[in-house]
Amino acid sequence: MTNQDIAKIFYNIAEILEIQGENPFKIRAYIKAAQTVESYTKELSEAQDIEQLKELPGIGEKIALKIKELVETGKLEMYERFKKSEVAPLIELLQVPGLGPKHVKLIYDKLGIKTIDQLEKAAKGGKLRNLPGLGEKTEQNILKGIDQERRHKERFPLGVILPKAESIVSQLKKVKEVKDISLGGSLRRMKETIGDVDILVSSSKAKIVSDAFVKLPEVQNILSEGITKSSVMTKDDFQMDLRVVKPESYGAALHYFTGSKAHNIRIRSMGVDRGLKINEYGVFKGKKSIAGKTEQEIFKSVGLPFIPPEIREDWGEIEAAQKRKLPHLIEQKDLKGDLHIHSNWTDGRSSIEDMALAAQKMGYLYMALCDHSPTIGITNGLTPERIEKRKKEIDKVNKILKGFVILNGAEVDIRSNGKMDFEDDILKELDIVVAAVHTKFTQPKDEMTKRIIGAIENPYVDIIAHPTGRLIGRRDPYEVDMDKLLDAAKANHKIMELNAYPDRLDLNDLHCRKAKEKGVKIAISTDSHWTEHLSWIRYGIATARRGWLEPEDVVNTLPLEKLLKLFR
DNA sequence: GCCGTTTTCGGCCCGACTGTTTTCAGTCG
Repeated sequence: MTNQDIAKIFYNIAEILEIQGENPFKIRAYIKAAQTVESYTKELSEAQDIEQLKELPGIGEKIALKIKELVETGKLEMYERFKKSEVAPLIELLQVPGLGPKHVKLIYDKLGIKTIDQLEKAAKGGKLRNLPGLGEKTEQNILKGIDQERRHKERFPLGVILPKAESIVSQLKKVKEVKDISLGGSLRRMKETIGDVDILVSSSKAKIVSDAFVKLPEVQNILSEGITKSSVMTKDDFQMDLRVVKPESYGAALHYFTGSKAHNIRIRSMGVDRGLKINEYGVFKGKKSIAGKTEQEIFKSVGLPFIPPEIREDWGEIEAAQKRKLPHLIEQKDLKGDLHIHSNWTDGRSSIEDMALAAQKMGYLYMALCDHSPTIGITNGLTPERIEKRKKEIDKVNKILKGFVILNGAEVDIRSNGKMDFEDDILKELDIVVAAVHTKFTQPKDEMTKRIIGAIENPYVDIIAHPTGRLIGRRDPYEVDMDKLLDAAKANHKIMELNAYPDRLDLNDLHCRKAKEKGVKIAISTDSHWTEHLSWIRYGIATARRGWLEPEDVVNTLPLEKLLKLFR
């Protein structure tokens, strides 16, 4: 029973309670508990007692007992009973946008509808429009919602959405009535996947901006259109929401629309404690606005310094800010090199020289050339002979380059038995060895853990690449005991990679935070297979920031001499 | 169901838009 499993159960309970029309604050309590559990860096299954659990935010006596029951028995009696209840199947219907618990319950009570298919049939047959409080338009909207739900259940990877969203922002910037503009929501917080795009604008002419927004060429259809708030569906099938506020409210609105929801609720509660009302228009004492122009003002009004968007998750950032102990989050300019680069010697598209020149253009002082080992045949993996030849090429390019060094490295496959794909006598000749799993992802957890620890314990291995093997939205991470990997990395002074490839982001944010807590160093690397990929480092930096990493936690902030000392 | 430097009871963040109403409930973020 992982923390994610427990969180999922609490989310489901919250949804069932919603349909049952329970007290909204009780529902929120379950959601809050689920959020706490899923973001907690220690596994709850490791024997926590009730008192320890109650220390966690949003976990009280009753939920602590439920967690204990889940961890110890793998089941929750109350949840099992819930699942048998008449309304339990209805949570499927809540996934339809525009359809909430009240209408779900109504439609079930009056028409006995339990599934999305039944709902679709009823809506098409005009059976919904005569229910009290519903009409023809609602019926049409439900059909649209069903269509939308079916088309994209998945969230989009950050790397897919961010460039598109930035292009929209730059188009809107050209509208002269737009004073300030920013992305908001999970995109500004740089979450690894994005549900929809939030855009915030300050302007004194809201209507003109809203009109320009819904007329953008990317818009497929308009979901709602008001003076200050509009939503559209784009041709790429993601939802974009625009809010327009007056310049004096821009900071308040930006804070509000950046979220997370949990973070906002904490900030607003802190405002309430100080006799202040905080909303998207500003901070109010009675009717008088006392702040709102900038985000800094909002934080200041509740006695806090500015908190960077990436860590606004209510994962402890507010407590850290209160103690003036916020991390100095890493920035892209702190990086001195990229430690996982491919070339056309294996499956990369660019030559060694082109990769090096592009890396130098990024402002780096070094890069580690890590072409593949032989096992992965499809990549034209390096044989020992070709490693020799490649070394000569590296030496040649290094001579041409000024103020930049290519490290002679390899991305070496970790075989299923934990042995490396090159013999030690080859490994020891390399400047840097990055080890990774590329085969047999289905090994049981203890075998996979042992396999990777085998690599960590090899004296010539420096870095473990993409440690969980996941591909966002396409392949789940393989089963592995991350705590054990991190402990082994710590014991053997090995480095874990944060792979910045947009569909990997592996380690993820929570893993990074856990690694930091355990004192394990991280390498943020792009795994670039083409010069164009080097810029993906921004997604790695974003994820590192979400994981609270500071420059000293990341090895490729070091100058080359210090870095090399760290290896071996 | 959680929480507490006014509280162990009575609060719990706050507002926009839509559709169906005629002042508001439902949904969303």
